Amino acid sequence: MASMKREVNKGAWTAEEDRKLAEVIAIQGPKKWKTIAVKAGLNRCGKSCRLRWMNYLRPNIKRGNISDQEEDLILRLHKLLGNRWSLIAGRLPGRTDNEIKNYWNSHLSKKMNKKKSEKKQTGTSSTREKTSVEKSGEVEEEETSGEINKMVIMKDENKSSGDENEEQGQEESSSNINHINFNVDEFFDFSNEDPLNLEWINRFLET
DNA sequence: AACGCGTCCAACCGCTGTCCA
DNA sequence: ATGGACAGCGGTTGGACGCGT
Repeated sequence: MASMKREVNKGAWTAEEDRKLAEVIAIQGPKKWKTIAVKAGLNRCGKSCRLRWMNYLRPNIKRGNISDQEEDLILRLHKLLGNRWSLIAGRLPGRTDNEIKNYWNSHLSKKMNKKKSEKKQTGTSSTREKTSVEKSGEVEEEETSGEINKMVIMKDENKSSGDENEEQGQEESSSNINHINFNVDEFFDFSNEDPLNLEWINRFLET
């Protein structure tokens, strides 16, 4: 006998589904994904709708052609943050966490492995000037990245306390991390800079 | 032309954190 | 205090596609 529960649609999205989803989100905004799925008449779960919107339909999304500058930035941020794709994506306007994750897995991780094996073959590192990519990728600095991960988690916690409390949260986070030379607020404050300008990240990598 | 293989990327899955009744 | 619903994240998968033989 047929189940009373309708089978949920999975797999690739059609243009018609995209249109319906965008229509509903235009009316009620990107929240309450379960409701959106129902209102749009899509036989999909809210989770799937959210993903489609975040990774494909959202306005101002850049697709493909990751520039050298962006690649360099991804490498540096990955060194700082590890696999925190959403945080890395937050520093790359128009890029999604999924895209960056895919790019890392298909391009950059291989690059890294290649470099590591090259390094093993050539033995100890030379004193020559390194490219930015080499600087960012060649060494795993466990202790440092561990500290930074902690800091990022702290920042996440503050963020969740709501925008209206942001100033208070910033004060709190700053006082929490006085013991290390890493200003989380500076790190996440994009207001006065071009995110693709690498100056800001140099400050953190060089401290 | 046909086949096999590797690559890429969209989408799913499972888990964790947060919110709210 | 607690449990269910929901949001968000990172890991993984599978299908489409391109390329070499």
